[in-house]
Amino acid sequence: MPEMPEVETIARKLRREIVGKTVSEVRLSGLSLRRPVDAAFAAVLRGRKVAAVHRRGKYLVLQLEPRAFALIHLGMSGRVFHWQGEIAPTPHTHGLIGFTDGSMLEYRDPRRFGLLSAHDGPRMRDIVEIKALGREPLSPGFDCEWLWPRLSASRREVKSFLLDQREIAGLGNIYVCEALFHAKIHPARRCHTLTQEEASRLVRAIRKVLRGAINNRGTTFSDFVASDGEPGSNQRFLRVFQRAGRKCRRCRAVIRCLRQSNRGSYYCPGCQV
DNA sequence: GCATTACCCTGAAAGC
DNA sequence: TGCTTTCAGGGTAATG
Repeated sequence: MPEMPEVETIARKLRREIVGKTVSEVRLSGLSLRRPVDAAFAAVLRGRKVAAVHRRGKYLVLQLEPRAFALIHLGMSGRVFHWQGEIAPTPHTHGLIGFTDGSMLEYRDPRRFGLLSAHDGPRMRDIVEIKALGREPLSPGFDCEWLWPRLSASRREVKSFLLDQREIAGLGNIYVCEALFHAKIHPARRCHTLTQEEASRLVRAIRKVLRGAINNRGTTFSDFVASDGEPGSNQRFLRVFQRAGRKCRRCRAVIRCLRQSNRGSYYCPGCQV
Protein backbone atom coordinates (compact mmCIF):
# COMPACT_ATOMS: atom_id res chain seq x y z
CA MET A 1 0.00 0.00 0.00
CA PRO A 2 1.74 3.12 -1.20
CA GLU A 3 2.25 5.80 1.41
CA MET A 4 4.41 8.88 1.31
CA PRO A 5 7.82 7.13 1.09
CA GLU A 6 6.66 4.93 -1.77
CA VAL A 7 5.19 7.89 -3.66
CA GLU A 8 8.35 9.91 -2.98
CA THR A 9 10.44 7.03 -4.38
CA ILE A 10 8.38 7.03 -7.57
CA ALA A 11 8.45 10.84 -7.83
CA ARG A 12 12.25 10.91 -7.60
CA LYS A 13 12.55 8.33 -10.31
CA LEU A 14 10.03 9.98 -12.64
CA ARG A 15 11.78 13.32 -12.14
CA ARG A 16 14.82 11.83 -13.82
CA GLU A 17 12.83 10.01 -16.47
CA ILE A 18 9.96 12.11 -17.79
CA VAL A 19 10.67 15.79 -17.09
CA GLY A 20 11.03 17.56 -20.41
CA LYS A 21 8.99 15.01 -22.34
CA THR A 22 5.90 16.02 -24.31
CA VAL A 23 2.66 14.04 -24.14
CA SER A 24 1.59 12.76 -27.52
CA GLU A 25 -1.34 10.54 -26.56
CA VAL A 26 -3.41 9.39 -23.60
CA ARG A 27 -5.33 6.14 -23.44
CA LEU A 28 -7.73 5.24 -20.64
CA SER A 29 -9.38 1.95 -19.78
CA GLY A 30 -12.71 3.70 -19.30
CA LEU A 31 -13.21 1.93 -15.98
CA SER A 32 -13.94 4.02 -12.93
CA LEU A 33 -11.24 4.40 -10.30
CA ARG A 34 -12.03 5.91 -6.87
CA ARG A 35 -14.21 8.10 -9.02
CA PRO A 36 -14.61 8.15 -12.81
CA VAL A 37 -11.65 9.60 -14.70
CA ASP A 38 -12.81 12.90 -16.17
CA ALA A 39 -13.24 12.86 -19.93
CA ALA A 40 -11.10 16.01 -20.05
CA PHE A 41 -8.08 14.17 -18.61
CA ALA A 42 -6.68 13.21 -21.99
CA ALA A 43 -7.43 16.59 -23.53
CA VAL A 44 -5.62 18.47 -20.76
CA LEU A 45 -2.48 16.35 -21.04
CA ARG A 46 -2.19 15.96 -24.80
CA GLY A 47 0.45 18.23 -26.35
CA ARG A 48 1.74 19.48 -23.01
CA LYS A 49 5.27 19.12 -21.70
CA VAL A 50 6.12 17.69 -18.28
CA ALA A 51 7.79 20.64 -16.53
CA ALA A 52 8.23 19.03 -13.10
CA VAL A 53 7.20 16.09 -10.95
CA HIS A 54 6.08 16.85 -7.39
CA ARG A 55 4.80 14.83 -4.48
CA ARG A 56 2.23 16.20 -2.06
CA GLY A 57 0.99 13.81 0.62
CA LYS A 58 0.32 10.57 -1.26
CA TYR A 59 -0.32 12.39 -4.53
CA LEU A 60 2.05 12.32 -7.44
CA VAL A 61 1.71 15.65 -9.24
CA LEU A 62 2.85 16.17 -12.82
CA GLN A 63 3.32 19.87 -13.50
CA LEU A 64 2.67 20.54 -17.17
CA GLU A 65 3.51 23.37 -19.52
CA PRO A 66 1.46 25.38 -20.54
CA ARG A 67 0.33 25.40 -16.94
CA ALA A 68 -1.79 22.44 -15.91
CA PHE A 69 -1.46 19.62 -13.40
CA ALA A 70 -2.10 15.90 -13.53
CA LEU A 71 -2.73 14.18 -10.21
CA ILE A 72 -2.05 10.49 -9.67
CA HIS A 73 -3.08 8.76 -6.44
CA LEU A 74 -2.12 5.10 -6.11
CA GLY A 75 -4.85 4.13 -3.66
CA MET A 76 -4.21 0.65 -2.32
CA SER A 77 -2.72 -1.15 -5.26
CA GLY A 78 -1.75 1.46 -7.84
CA ARG A 79 1.58 1.27 -9.64
CA VAL A 80 3.31 3.52 -12.13
CA PHE A 81 5.77 2.30 -14.74
CA HIS A 82 7.85 4.15 -17.28
CA TRP A 83 8.53 2.05 -20.35
CA GLN A 84 10.73 2.64 -23.36
CA GLY A 85 8.59 1.97 -26.37
CA GLU A 86 5.08 0.67 -26.94
CA ILE A 87 3.60 -1.73 -24.38
CA ALA A 88 0.56 -3.96 -24.34
CA PRO A 89 -1.88 -2.89 -21.61
CA THR A 90 -2.71 -5.42 -18.88
CA PRO A 91 -6.31 -5.92 -17.68
CA HIS A 92 -5.43 -3.55 -14.83
CA THR A 93 -3.88 -0.81 -16.93
CA HIS A 94 -6.19 2.18 -16.55
CA GLY A 95 -4.02 4.92 -18.00
CA LEU A 96 -1.32 5.05 -20.65
CA ILE A 97 0.45 8.34 -21.29
CA GLY A 98 2.57 8.26 -24.41
CA PHE A 99 5.38 10.73 -25.03
CA THR A 100 6.74 12.05 -28.32
CA ASP A 101 10.04 10.19 -27.75
CA GLY A 102 8.13 6.91 -27.88
CA SER A 103 8.27 6.11 -24.15
CA MET A 104 5.14 5.51 -22.08
CA LEU A 105 3.92 6.06 -18.56
CA GLU A 106 1.59 3.29 -17.41
CA TYR A 107 -0.86 3.54 -14.50
CA ARG A 108 -1.89 0.10 -13.27
CA ASP A 109 -4.30 -0.46 -10.39
CA PRO A 110 -6.02 -3.83 -9.82
CA ARG A 111 -8.26 -2.65 -6.97
CA ARG A 112 -9.05 0.68 -8.62
CA PHE A 113 -8.94 2.67 -5.39
CA GLY A 114 -6.62 5.20 -6.99
CA LEU A 115 -7.28 8.42 -8.82
CA LEU A 116 -6.31 10.18 -12.04
CA SER A 117 -7.33 13.81 -12.49
CA ALA A 118 -6.20 16.78 -14.52
CA HIS A 119 -6.53 20.49 -13.78
CA ASP A 120 -6.12 23.11 -16.45
CA GLY A 121 -4.79 26.44 -15.28
CA PRO A 122 -4.95 26.72 -11.48
CA ARG A 123 -2.08 27.10 -9.08
CA MET A 124 -1.12 23.76 -7.54
CA ARG A 125 -2.16 24.80 -4.05
CA ASP A 126 -5.65 25.67 -5.32
CA ILE A 127 -6.38 22.18 -6.64
CA VAL A 128 -9.18 20.80 -4.47
CA GLU A 129 -7.41 17.55 -3.55
CA ILE A 130 -4.18 19.38 -2.68
CA LYS A 131 -5.96 22.12 -0.80
CA ALA A 132 -7.48 19.59 1.58
CA LEU A 133 -4.11 18.21 2.68
CA GLY A 134 -2.46 18.96 6.00
CA ARG A 135 1.18 19.56 6.76
CA GLU A 136 4.03 17.63 5.15
CA PRO A 137 5.70 15.54 7.89
CA LEU A 138 9.20 16.15 6.53
CA SER A 139 8.71 19.90 6.06
CA PRO A 140 10.44 22.34 8.43
CA GLY A 141 7.02 23.40 9.78
CA PHE A 142 6.25 19.94 11.10
CA ASP A 143 7.47 20.21 14.68
CA CYS A 144 6.25 19.90 18.24
CA GLU A 145 5.21 23.55 18.39
CA TRP A 146 2.80 22.86 15.53
CA LEU A 147 1.65 19.36 16.51
CA TRP A 148 1.16 19.58 20.25
CA PRO A 149 -1.59 22.25 20.27
CA ARG A 150 -3.47 20.20 17.69
CA LEU A 151 -3.17 17.05 19.74
CA SER A 152 -4.22 18.90 22.88
CA ALA A 153 -7.36 20.16 21.16
CA SER A 154 -8.49 16.72 19.97
CA ARG A 155 -10.19 13.91 21.85
CA ARG A 156 -9.68 11.44 19.00
CA GLU A 157 -7.52 8.37 19.22
CA VAL A 158 -4.01 9.29 18.16
CA LYS A 159 -3.94 6.61 15.44
CA SER A 160 -7.02 8.09 13.80
CA PHE A 161 -5.58 11.60 14.06
CA LEU A 162 -2.31 10.63 12.41
CA LEU A 163 -4.08 8.88 9.54
CA ASP A 164 -6.17 11.98 8.82
CA GLN A 165 -4.70 13.49 5.65
CA ARG A 166 -6.22 16.87 6.54
CA GLU A 167 -3.91 16.98 9.54
CA ILE A 168 -0.71 15.35 8.29
CA ALA A 169 -0.36 14.52 4.60
CA GLY A 170 1.17 11.24 3.58
CA LEU A 171 1.00 8.93 6.59
CA GLY A 172 -0.76 5.59 6.15
CA ASN A 173 -1.27 2.53 8.26
CA ILE A 174 2.28 1.14 8.07
CA TYR A 175 4.17 4.25 9.09
CA VAL A 176 1.65 5.35 11.72
CA CYS A 177 2.01 1.97 13.44
CA GLU A 178 5.79 2.16 13.20
CA ALA A 179 6.01 5.78 14.37
CA LEU A 180 3.79 5.10 17.39
CA PHE A 181 6.02 2.17 18.29
CA HIS A 182 9.18 4.28 18.13
CA ALA A 183 7.46 7.04 20.14
CA LYS A 184 6.27 4.44 22.69
CA ILE A 185 2.66 5.59 22.42
CA HIS A 186 -0.32 3.21 22.35
CA PRO A 187 -2.45 3.68 19.19
CA ALA A 188 -5.67 4.01 21.19
CA ARG A 189 -4.43 6.87 23.37
CA ARG A 190 -6.58 9.97 23.15
CA CYS A 191 -4.69 12.87 21.60
CA HIS A 192 -5.38 15.30 24.43
CA THR A 193 -3.79 12.94 26.99
CA LEU A 194 -0.40 13.10 25.27
CA THR A 195 2.26 15.13 27.05
CA GLN A 196 4.45 17.66 25.30
CA GLU A 197 7.34 15.23 25.68
CA GLU A 198 5.30 12.50 23.96
CA ALA A 199 4.30 14.86 21.16
CA SER A 200 7.96 15.69 20.70
CA ARG A 201 8.86 12.00 20.58
CA LEU A 202 6.09 11.46 18.03
CA VAL A 203 7.43 14.18 15.74
CA ARG A 204 10.91 12.66 15.89
CA ALA A 205 9.55 9.14 15.35
CA ILE A 206 7.47 10.12 12.33
CA ARG A 207 10.43 11.84 10.71
CA LYS A 208 12.69 8.90 11.50
CA VAL A 209 10.45 6.19 10.04
CA LEU A 210 9.68 8.22 6.92
CA ARG A 211 13.30 9.13 6.25
CA GLY A 212 14.36 5.53 6.81
CA ALA A 213 11.66 4.24 4.47
CA ILE A 214 12.60 6.71 1.73
CA ASN A 215 16.24 5.65 2.04
CA ASN A 216 15.09 2.05 1.59
CA ARG A 217 12.96 3.00 -1.45
CA GLY A 218 9.73 2.16 0.33
CA THR A 219 8.09 -0.90 1.85
CA THR A 220 7.16 -3.76 -0.46
CA PHE A 221 4.56 -6.38 0.42
CA SER A 222 2.71 -7.49 -2.65
CA ASP A 223 1.56 -4.26 -4.23
CA PHE A 224 4.28 -1.66 -4.25
CA VAL A 225 7.22 -1.51 -6.58
CA ALA A 226 8.98 1.59 -7.90
CA SER A 227 8.41 2.69 -11.50
CA ASP A 228 11.12 0.37 -12.78
CA GLY A 229 9.50 -2.62 -11.09
CA GLU A 230 12.18 -2.90 -8.40
CA PRO A 231 10.82 -3.60 -4.91
CA GLY A 232 11.68 -1.48 -1.88
CA SER A 233 13.43 -3.01 1.11
CA ASN A 234 11.93 -1.21 4.08
CA GLN A 235 9.76 -4.18 5.11
CA ARG A 236 12.90 -5.71 6.66
CA PHE A 237 13.03 -2.89 9.19
CA LEU A 238 9.42 -2.89 10.39
CA ARG A 239 9.09 -3.38 14.15
CA VAL A 240 5.36 -3.95 14.59
CA PHE A 241 3.44 -3.73 11.31
CA GLN A 242 2.06 -7.16 10.34
CA ARG A 243 4.12 -8.78 13.10
CA ALA A 244 1.21 -9.81 15.37
CA GLY A 245 2.08 -12.88 17.42
CA ARG A 246 5.82 -12.35 17.05
CA LYS A 247 8.13 -11.02 19.74
CA CYS A 248 9.02 -7.35 20.08
CA ARG A 249 12.64 -6.84 19.15
CA ARG A 250 13.02 -4.37 22.01
CA CYS A 251 11.24 -5.94 24.99
CA ARG A 252 10.30 -9.47 23.81
CA ALA A 253 6.59 -8.93 24.52
CA VAL A 254 4.22 -10.40 21.91
CA ILE A 255 3.11 -7.89 19.26
CA ARG A 256 -0.67 -7.44 19.14
CA CYS A 257 -3.17 -6.22 16.58
CA LEU A 258 -6.34 -4.31 17.40
CA ARG A 259 -9.00 -2.96 15.06
CA GLN A 260 -9.41 0.79 14.82
CA SER A 261 -11.77 2.24 12.22
CA ASN A 262 -11.78 -1.19 10.57
CA ARG A 263 -8.00 -1.14 10.07
CA GLY A 264 -5.39 -3.19 11.83
CA SER A 265 -3.30 -1.39 14.42
CA TYR A 266 -0.13 -3.26 15.33
CA TYR A 267 1.57 -2.39 18.60
CA CYS A 268 3.78 -3.73 21.36
CA PRO A 269 1.92 -3.98 24.69
CA GLY A 270 5.26 -3.84 26.49
CA CYS A 271 6.71 -0.74 24.88
CA GLN A 272 3.65 1.34 24.04
CA VAL A 273 1.60 2.95 26.80
C1' DG B 1 -16.51 17.43 15.82
C1' DC B 2 -16.08 12.78 15.96
C1' DA B 3 -17.13 7.67 15.65
C1' DT B 4 -19.10 4.13 13.10
C1' DT B 5 -20.43 1.83 9.12
C1' DA B 6 -20.67 0.89 4.36
C1' DC B 7 -18.86 1.21 -0.05
C1' DC B 8 -15.67 0.96 -3.92
C1' DC B 9 -12.45 -3.42 -5.70
C1' DT B 10 -9.65 -7.71 -6.53
C1' DG B 11 -5.75 -10.75 -5.25
C1' DA B 12 -4.19 -13.72 -1.81
C1' DA B 13 -4.94 -16.73 1.77
C1' DA B 14 -7.77 -19.62 4.40
C1' DG B 15 -11.37 -22.87 4.81
C1' DC B 16 -14.01 -26.60 3.20
C1' DT C 1 -7.82 -30.02 -6.74
C1' DG C 2 -11.16 -26.62 -6.96
C1' DC C 3 -14.53 -23.85 -5.20
C1' DT C 4 -16.19 -20.37 -1.75
C1' DT C 5 -15.36 -17.20 1.83
C1' DT C 6 -12.72 -13.90 4.25
C1' DC C 7 -9.51 -10.34 4.65
C1' DA C 8 -6.70 -6.42 3.42
C1' DG C 9 -7.10 -1.14 3.30
C1' DG C 10 -7.22 4.69 1.37
C1' DG C 11 -10.55 7.72 0.83
C1' DT C 12 -15.33 9.25 0.85
C1' DA C 13 -20.07 9.59 2.21
C1' DA C 14 -23.97 8.73 5.04
C1' DT C 15 -25.59 8.33 9.59
C1' DG C 16 -25.79 8.81 14.56
